[in-house]
Amino acid sequence: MTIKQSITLADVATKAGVSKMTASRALRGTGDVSKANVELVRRAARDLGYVGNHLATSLSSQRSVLVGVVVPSLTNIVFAEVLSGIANALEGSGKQAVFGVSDYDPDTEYDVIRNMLSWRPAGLIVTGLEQSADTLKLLRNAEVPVVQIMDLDGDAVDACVGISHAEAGHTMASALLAEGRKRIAYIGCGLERDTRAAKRFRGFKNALIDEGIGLAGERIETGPSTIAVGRALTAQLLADQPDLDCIYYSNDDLAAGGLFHCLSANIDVPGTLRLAGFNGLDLVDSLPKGVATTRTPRREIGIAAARIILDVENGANPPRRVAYTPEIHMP
Amino acid sequence: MTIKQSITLADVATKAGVSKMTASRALRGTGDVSKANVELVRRAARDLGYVGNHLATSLSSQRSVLVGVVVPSLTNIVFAEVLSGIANALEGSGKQAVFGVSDYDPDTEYDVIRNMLSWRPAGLIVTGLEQSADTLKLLRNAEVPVVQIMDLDGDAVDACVGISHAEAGHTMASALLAEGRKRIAYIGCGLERDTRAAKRFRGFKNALIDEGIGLAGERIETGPSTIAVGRALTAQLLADQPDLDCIYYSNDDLAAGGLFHCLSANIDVPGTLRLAGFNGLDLVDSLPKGVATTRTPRREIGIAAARIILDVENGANPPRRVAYTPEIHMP
DNA sequence: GCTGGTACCGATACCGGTATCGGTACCAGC
DNA sequence: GCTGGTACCGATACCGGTATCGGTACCAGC
Repeated sequence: MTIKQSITLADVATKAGVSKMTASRALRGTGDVSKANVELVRRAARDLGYVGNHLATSLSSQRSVLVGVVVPSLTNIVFAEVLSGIANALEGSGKQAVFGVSDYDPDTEYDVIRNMLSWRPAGLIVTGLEQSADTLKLLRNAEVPVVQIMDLDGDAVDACVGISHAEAGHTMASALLAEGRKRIAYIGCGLERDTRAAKRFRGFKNALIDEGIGLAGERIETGPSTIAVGRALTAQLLADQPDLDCIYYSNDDLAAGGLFHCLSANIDVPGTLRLAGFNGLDLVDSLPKGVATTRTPRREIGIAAARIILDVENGANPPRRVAYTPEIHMP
Repeated sequence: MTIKQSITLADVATKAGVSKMTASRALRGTGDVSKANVELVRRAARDLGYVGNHLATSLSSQRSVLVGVVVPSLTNIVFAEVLSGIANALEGSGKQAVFGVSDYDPDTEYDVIRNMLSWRPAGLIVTGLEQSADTLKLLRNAEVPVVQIMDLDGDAVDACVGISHAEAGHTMASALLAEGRKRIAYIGCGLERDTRAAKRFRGFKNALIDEGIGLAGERIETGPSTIAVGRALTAQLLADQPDLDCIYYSNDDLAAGGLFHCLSANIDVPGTLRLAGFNGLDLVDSLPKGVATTRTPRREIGIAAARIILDVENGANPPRRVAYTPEIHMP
């Protein structure tokens, strides 16, 4: 799209009868400009409907107002909440978040990050600690603060904010064992791309093995983890193994689906069968019968990540690792 | 953030032993450059880790690669799906979506749109047909294609894509009446800011009045519409009016909450009480007992809006109004 | 009357690219 | 040998701002 002829600072300056430079200073409120001229310039800008050009400002001043954020999915409420936290933390700072979606695909992630870097952002927030070698190189050479979020199990390029998913899986296993569950199965989807879910699963499985119990069954599928899929997989698993007393899911959506199956099948939850998910979604709080879950501080993670970028900007020396402890909720 | 000294096209050109202009042409694949030089430039760029500068490119070429998108909320899955559709439709076009969130606040919306315009986008996609006078002025003067999405009930600044919410409410009322429901109540949240929900409500109410039935009760609250709120309001409403045989909600989340209450209270749904929501979320499909809903083509709306921007860009003359007919689902 | 400081302002260069125009080398064709 | 076309390339100006430097006017102080 060719940008239409629009009002520039030069037009404003001409109308106000001052130089471009004075108009620039007047509108930004920097430097010495007489009150009379500030008023003239402001009026001219308003009358002309002048809208500044960030492209020119950023290029000229060598300052960036953008913070690039890369998440694997937008339609997952978890990442939407992270974004929301980032946007809130950035409010009033003069910085603006730009979002990119990787669709859980490493090549797409590379492209998205490269594209973000071409806007010369003030910082980059990316999801997870696992990136392709090319992407890592890009991030290391970026010369801007990079915050990796959601995960702590691994090495960060620069800074990271999140929780340990291995630990989250382990803790849930302990809680379920403490509740007296013995025949525990697992249902998960998309572990091949969702490395954090895979880490939870490993932490969970290892905890059971350490206790000498082991996993009583598992159902792992590729593809998205939706309520409907959770329902179907639960039905399948229970058809094979009706004696289970607990199912751990890779997330709350699957667990909610599991609960809906149990409601239809008249299975007592959590009496006969305990279900457990992950995330602590609103959905789970509202379910008629409780599903255990691990609450994750999604907004807080977004806020903390944004703060790190702002702090670096302001010359402060923010922490390189912000760890949250997920909280188990077992109604 | 001061942008660190980074590799520029001049560096690449020097390393490749050609002029900036030839390097520029080589990397963009435009104009006449000898194969040998293309290879030299590409290699130099790769070796130096050159990442182009969109700021400079856009400013210089007077071409924009950004499409600004303003939605009221990110944590509402409905808008997340719209964004997802937009992002997909833009893929491969060289355009990139930038998202802004208005939080349902007209002043914030103005600021967000103004901010977007300062990036000189190729087009703007904004939610809804109701904007403040200042915002409308901004949009009209924008000199870029503006697509208003989600709603058709009103006048568009430029183009619009969506459904008629008044009609959606009306249609649902007809369907519920056709099912034999007689004592129909309404539960809604945040109608003061969600003008589309308010339009559905009016359409619904008017349809009932036309049939000489009228609304048997209503519970309208400010604030967010979550599953938990839907559950609480349903409990309250039914405590006052236990004889209702139908409740229409402003959306699916509230309706799901209503269903969860009914499950706890052992109310037969939809036998004794029919619940109806709006949106057609995955959630509803998976609920143990059906809740009626109106499916909205969210991804399609996003795709159609993005296509309009791209079409205008390409000199085509896209439709100014794309209407979808929502489909009622009544399990 | 001269000096020095303050308030205010503008000329100029520059950010990192691309559009545009024109130039050179080379070869085919007569 | 001259002409005209093609392939290829670079100089220059420019996009719309801001950083930087220096200049002028004016007044206080001695």
